[in-house]
Order: sequence, then structure tokens, then C-alpha cells
Amino acid sequence: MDLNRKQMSIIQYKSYDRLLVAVDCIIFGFDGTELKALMIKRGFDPEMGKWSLMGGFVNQMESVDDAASRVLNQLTGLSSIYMEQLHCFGDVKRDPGGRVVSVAYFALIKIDDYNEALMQEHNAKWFPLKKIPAMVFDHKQMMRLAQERLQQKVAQHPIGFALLPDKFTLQQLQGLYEAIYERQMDKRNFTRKILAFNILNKLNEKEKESSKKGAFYYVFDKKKYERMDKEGLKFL
Amino acid sequence: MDLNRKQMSIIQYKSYDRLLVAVDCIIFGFDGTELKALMIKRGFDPEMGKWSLMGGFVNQMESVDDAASRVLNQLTGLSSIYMEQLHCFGDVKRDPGGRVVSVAYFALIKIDDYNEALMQEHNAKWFPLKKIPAMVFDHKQMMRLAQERLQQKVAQHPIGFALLPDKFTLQQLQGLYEAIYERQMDKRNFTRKILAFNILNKLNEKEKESSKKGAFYYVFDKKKYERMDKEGLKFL
DNA sequence: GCAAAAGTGTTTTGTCTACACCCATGA
DNA sequence: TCATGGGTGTAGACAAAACACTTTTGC
Repeated sequence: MDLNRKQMSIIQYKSYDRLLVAVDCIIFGFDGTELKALMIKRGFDPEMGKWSLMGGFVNQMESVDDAASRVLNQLTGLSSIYMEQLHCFGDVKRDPGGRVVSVAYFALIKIDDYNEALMQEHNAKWFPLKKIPAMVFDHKQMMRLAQERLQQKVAQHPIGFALLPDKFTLQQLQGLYEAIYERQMDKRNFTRKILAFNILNKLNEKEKESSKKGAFYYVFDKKKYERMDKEGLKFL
Repeated sequence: MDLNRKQMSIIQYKSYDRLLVAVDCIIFGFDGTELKALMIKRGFDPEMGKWSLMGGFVNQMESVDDAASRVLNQLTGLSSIYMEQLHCFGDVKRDPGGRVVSVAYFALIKIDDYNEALMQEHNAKWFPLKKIPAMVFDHKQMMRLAQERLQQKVAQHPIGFALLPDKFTLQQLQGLYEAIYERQMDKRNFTRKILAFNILNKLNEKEKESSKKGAFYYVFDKKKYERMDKEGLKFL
């Protein structure tokens, strides 16, 4: 036998167990009032017909992150979604259909920004976080963890913009923060704080739907943010 | 064909790729002055002889967490180590020996608390965080992420005790925090802050090695801590 | 008695919180 | 002209940071 080292190692690795690796995505959206999560009716067994996170298996030739992007795209039609790895769930019996290790991701999308046809195809539905139904496997646990993580994350990084339209008013932004932290905030304090970060640009344009006076739109300034993000800001 | 749903689902899952799943552990220790990480000389190909994190493959019949515990135990001889999942690394080509998804964990141990024979067997060595050598695959990236996470975590949860002996002086504790955050702290402010959390018990016993006067030992009070931890404290 | 680390309070500074009124506009 | 949400400033409370001297004791 005349094996080189690379061949050796492949042979060596061969003796270990191979497992199914899945990704599951907690997809958050904000409708202006409430935080919601997107869930689908599971279309195959086990647990067919029950509510579930959108998920899929990782292919041999794709990275785990790519698998998550693919799954998000399959459901929403969107690419370049804000997405972050949450946790790897690896209990032996978490999925009664087999030994599946699942890597959970959470994603933030603009709630009106999706492909209606794809959503219907998957029987997808938005649920307010307060009214999450029973879910398959350990998906509820994933959900809870995602919500905690979102709170922590938003306290230090203004990723919340990913949940809002490109231009938004300060009140809409405050509404989002109130939804995430589940508490009321003072308008003046909020305004002062968020403007102090100097990551918003005020437009010369007003939103006139919800008031007679109209509220100025702001946009998120990505460059200013990146400069600032490295040091880590703290909102809460 | 007359398959029930469970059988169906297993068949369905069968068509997906199965991957090798590994765990890798970043093991932190504190020698009284410096924060260190424990690394091993890799004993098999690929990359045999290079520095590496301690790792291993996840077996079919064990959870990912259990695999990490097992790996930690193999190297240190210790069980019930403080351990936390860090991140799942899933790039296709991260390991040249094959398609391996690795779940990284970080662990905190008392640096004198290990089995010397096991350590030698694995060619393990402590490296100061400032002087980490080149490492195989993406292990350096894991290392960096672990260090960041440790900082964040310790700011909100006093897990640092896991790195110290059961009884320790306030100066030792401060030294640990200074090592983690890589900056000097004021003795008076530190003492006031840490005692205010009310999670330490003062012993009637002094450490007399490092000074003539001697410094009182303290112990960590787990019960008080757990009561407090739920709300989340903030040290920094 | 002196060297070496332990232990201990106060002042200043800055940040967070609570709070209320005028403004612009469309109907 | 009035009803509606938009926009703005200040004072008090609290927390963080800066700062230096006395104590103990082994040598």
C-alpha cells in the first residue's frame, strides 16, 4: 500500500459517522406595530401539517451559511437578507425522523418585501411573537433564543434598520425598538440618543400619511455606521 | 408498498447528503497573570504536527454538546467543565481532509486542574493569547471569536470564577478581569463594583504568599449568583 | 524601621431619566 | 379654528471615574 497523506486522512475520516445537517431560519418582520415571525406549514413527514420554521438540508457542496441563504431565498425570493447564525442544535432525538443536527439562523426582512407566490406555495404565515403557535421539534426553543439574541444584538448594533423600509420616520424607528424591547420609550430621550450615534441622514421629504404636519424621513447611513460599529455602541 | 409516516420520512431524509460533524474546543486558563489557551499538536493527517484546537467527531448516538464534553474530558480528565457553544463553522473547504462541519465551543478551566499524563499524551501546551502560533484550518478564527465572546460574556455574567481556584483574593480576581479586557482597572472601583453584586463570600482566611499583610480569600456564592443572573448584571 | 502589598472614601464628571409645551398642517 | 401627531430642552438622580493615604507585618 502506498498512500500519500491526503489519502490517508480521507481514509481515516471515513470511519466516523456522517450526520444529516440542516438549517432552520427564524425570520423576523415588523409591520409598523408588532414584531412578527414567518413560519410555514410543514409539507412533509414527520409532523406534516404542523407549524415549523423554514428549513432545509445542507448539501455536500455548499457551506452552511450558503444553505441558510438558499433556504431564505426559497421562501422569500430575496437575496442579501440580513442573517446571522444563532446556535447549533444537536440533540440526538431532536428530530424523530432521524439524526439531524440543525444550525439555526435568524434573519431580518422588510415585511412587505417578499414574493407572494413563493410564500403561498410554502403555506407561510406571519405570527406576532406574542402568539406563536405550537411548533415542531425544538423550533419553539429556537424561536425564544432568537428573540433574546435579537434584543441583545440590537442593543449594541443598529441592525434594526433591516426591518424597516429604506426611509423611515423617527417614530417608526422608535416603534420598532419598543416592539423589540417590549416597552414604551420616551420620545425625546429616544430621539436624542439615536441621533447622537450619527448614523442617520435626514431627508428633505416628509411622510404625510399618519399626521397632518408630516414627519421627516431618515435613511440609515451605512458608512457612518461601519466606522462606528467597530467600537461597538450601546443603545440600552 | 405500505409504509407508515415514520418510515416515509426516513426514506425521504435518506436522499440528503450526510456530513462529518466535528467539535473543536477553545480552552481558556488563567495563570494569575495571563490568559492562556490550551492547544495540541495534531497527531494525524492532514496537517499532522501543526498546532490545533482539541477536537473530535460527533458520533451518531451522542449529542453535539456531549461530544464537546467528551473531547474536553479526553484532554483534561475533567468533567463538568464550564463550556458554551461558540459558533458552527461550515465552509465547504475548511478542512482539506474532507467535508467537515465543525461546532466550536469555548471552555473555562482552572489552569492547574488537569491530568498531566493526558496532556502529555496529546502534546498539549498552554499559549498566552498574545502569542498564539499558526494553527490548522480555521482554528485561529475560532480562537479570535472565542476571545471576543469571552469578553462580552464576562461583562454580563461572572463566569470568570471558572478560571480561578475555588478561593481567591480580590486582587487575583481583578488580575483576571484585567487580563480578559486587556486594560488596567482601579483597585477601589473594582472592589466596590464586584462586592456590590453580592455574589462573593469573604473567608476568615488569608493568602500570605504574595504579601506580608496577607489578603483575604473570597469564594464565589453560586446561589446568590443564580438569583441575580436571571436579570443579567452588567460589569462593564 | 522599612519595604510591599492590602484595604478603604470622597469628589467630580458624565449619563440616564423624567417630564410638558409649542408647532405645523389638513380638514 | 381645532384636532392631530411632530418636534424640542432642562433639571435632578444616579452611576462611573479619578484620585492618595493608612494599615499590617515579615524581614
